[in-house]
Amino acid sequence: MAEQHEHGGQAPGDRPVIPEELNGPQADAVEHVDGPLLIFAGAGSGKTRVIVYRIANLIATHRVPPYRILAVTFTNKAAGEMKHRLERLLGPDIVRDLWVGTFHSVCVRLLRKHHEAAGLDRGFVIYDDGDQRAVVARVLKELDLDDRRYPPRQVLSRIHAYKQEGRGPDDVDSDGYFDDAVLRCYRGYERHLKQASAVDFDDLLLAVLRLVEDPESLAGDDLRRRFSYVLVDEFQDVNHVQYRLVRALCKQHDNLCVVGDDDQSIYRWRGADVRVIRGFRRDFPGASVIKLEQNYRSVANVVQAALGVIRSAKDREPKELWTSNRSGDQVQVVAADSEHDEAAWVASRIKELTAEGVSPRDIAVFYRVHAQSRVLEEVLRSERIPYQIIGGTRFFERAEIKNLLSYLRVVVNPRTDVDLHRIINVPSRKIGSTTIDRLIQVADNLRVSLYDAIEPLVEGAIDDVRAGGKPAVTTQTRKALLGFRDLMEDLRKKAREASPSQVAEEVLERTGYAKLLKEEDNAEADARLQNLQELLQSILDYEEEMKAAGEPALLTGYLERVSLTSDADTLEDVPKVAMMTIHAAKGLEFHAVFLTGMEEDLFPFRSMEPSRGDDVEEERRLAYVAITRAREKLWITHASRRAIFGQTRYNAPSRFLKDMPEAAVRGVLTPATQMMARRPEGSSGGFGSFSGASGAGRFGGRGDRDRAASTRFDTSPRPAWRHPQDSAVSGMRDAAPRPPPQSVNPGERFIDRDPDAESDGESISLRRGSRVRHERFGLGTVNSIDPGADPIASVTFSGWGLKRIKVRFLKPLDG
DNA sequence: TGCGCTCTACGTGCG
DNA sequence: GTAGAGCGCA
Repeated sequence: MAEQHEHGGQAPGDRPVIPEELNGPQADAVEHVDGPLLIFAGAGSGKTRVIVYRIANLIATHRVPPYRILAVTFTNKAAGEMKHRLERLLGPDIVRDLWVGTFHSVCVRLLRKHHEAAGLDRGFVIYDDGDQRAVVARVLKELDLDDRRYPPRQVLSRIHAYKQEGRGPDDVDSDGYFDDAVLRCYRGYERHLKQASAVDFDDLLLAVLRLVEDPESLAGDDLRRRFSYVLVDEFQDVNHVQYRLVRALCKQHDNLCVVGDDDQSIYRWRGADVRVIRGFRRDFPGASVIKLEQNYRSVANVVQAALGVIRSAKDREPKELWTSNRSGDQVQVVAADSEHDEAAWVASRIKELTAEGVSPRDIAVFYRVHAQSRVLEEVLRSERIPYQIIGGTRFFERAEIKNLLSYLRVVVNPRTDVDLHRIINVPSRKIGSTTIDRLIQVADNLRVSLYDAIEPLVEGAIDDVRAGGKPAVTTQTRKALLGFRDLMEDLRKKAREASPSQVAEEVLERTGYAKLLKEEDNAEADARLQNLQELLQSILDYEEEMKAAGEPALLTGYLERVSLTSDADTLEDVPKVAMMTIHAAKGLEFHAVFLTGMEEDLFPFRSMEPSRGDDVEEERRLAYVAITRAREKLWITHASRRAIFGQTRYNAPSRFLKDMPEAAVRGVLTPATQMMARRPEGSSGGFGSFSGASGAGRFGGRGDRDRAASTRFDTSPRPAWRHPQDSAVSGMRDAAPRPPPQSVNPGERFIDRDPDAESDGESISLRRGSRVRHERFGLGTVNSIDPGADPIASVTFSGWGLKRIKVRFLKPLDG
């Protein structure tokens, strides 16, 4: 019972029974169906199971029509999982009528019904983060604001913050010059989106909220009556708009059930407000509260370690996670010497695990920031451990994919400026930045979209665009612009009668994009073509799916789906080790977990700007989330030095380690730190050289690369992370963070000339066209070589594209 | 106009 | 380490 939550509950016929193995509070949560209900569900307490049975119970026992039930989840994946489990209990016919989805997908679905009432075009597009930033950049330019003083990212996050409080540009009091500029940007941003017939993710919710809260609106009336039971999962992560939305949707009946855990609130930076769950009882004075505190997931040592971390958190809802599971292995806290050493350690433990018969799919590696993944990935790859990375650069963010999607979006909605801007000169049609700038000026002057500005620009009617009597554009440019417009008009015509996949193929053909890539005939272009093929396939899959559901396959529908799919949804159920940030790990569980980079400044993470003071609290909860993902085995690693973001840092082990109870934890040294611990003070040498003031040099760290195959060894019984400065373990000082001895003059760039490194001799034999192998990227072809003390080659790798790699990391291939 | 080089800044990321 | 922006040159 410890691991699998979903054994019981085979429903006899269409009538699911409440399975006996649900414990007291769980059964209460399932059976309590009238009035507001707040469920505090601790980590691993069988939450999903309770939600599923609760819904099944509503339908089977209380005969609630499925289409009257709304269940909101945090990710599509969670929604999918819930539907899947419900299908097993209730069958697909009933589940099809349920409303299960994320806030955004539910809102899009509702807006599709009521787009007119919401004042939206039928073909509205959804702008993602990149699109939004592009809009802000354009607005900054338009307002003649310096984008260094007003970084688009910051401006955008302010705009988001306003939106998540439900405030428009006119509801904000300006508080100083910066605010003033931000406000002007906000106005411009809203205007551009409206003009482009685009919405951002916040707008999806706000649009529905406005309808629901409008007592006059007929659409709002429909929405208010639509659902008789509303259930919200991960309630600790809702923001104010989401909360208002939920309250408005169930105002007429109060059958609102929310499930969450304030200890797992980790998205404050994104607008989530843990006070919402903490204040639920105040907002719903009649609410019942049920606490699920028994953890079924993890061995007791893991639960104890997690409790140690969360116990000292401030302002917690009082509750105590407990487990009757066996104590299991202790949590191992591993002191590594560097990030390479750490990665090697992780890889060798994974090898042991798989040798013991643990499936790679049941192993996960977590990190605080994506930047940590590179080294881990390199080692796993060289050790031939299969892995999948969740997040990072996603498929839909690759340039060629975005380009094709932008074409499709312009086909659906020519006013979407961000997309038009992206593709107007891809592939090159001699429409350069000068022309585009003019087009933007015309568009801004006339307050129309870029697409609608093409006509006036080529007509030269806009005299104030240019000085003097010269035509606004040359004949050539005029031809290019009109050619582009005609192309788009043809594609739009095609879209009226053809399927989405046919339109996509037509785009690739008519634009010459496919031909261009084929002619390039190198590995990079090849990879791009393959990606485009993959996108076409996903469109075909969509068409297939719609056909099966008996619905028309529309281009807008496909584009909408793409917009609403995210990283967290891409975890495949395949035998591969999963690598992800801790944020992406929320809601998941694994047999064995490696939590890496457990160092001060990295975890808890310290940002450049010394702004928000409460952040450590959220980091603490993040640590709690990470630890509670592990069922059986948990390794927590920290490195005494780490090269990240282009500099080397010396960080102390994380403060969170000290909060874990000693009995649940065991300190371990990697072979490298062990060696250093034995070495007498002063002769460590392993720290190599220091690059001085530039901080950009490499360390001699000769051992790092050779150490990849770290061997099994015995461990110190003493906790390696405790007070390293005065530890009784001899030589632990060396593992402690401190500046290394300097061996070159400050400011002088140190170049690693390790005699053992693959020799320069080979670089001479490399030339343009040489085939080479790289540990991480595999086979590639050399495009060019920059000579120098440490020559660098530009190499095209199949599937990875063009990379600049130091020649000594390349192995030449014969032939 | 477009390419290639240099400089910079770098969190986490639902949908 | 590296992607993306800015800038100078062909």
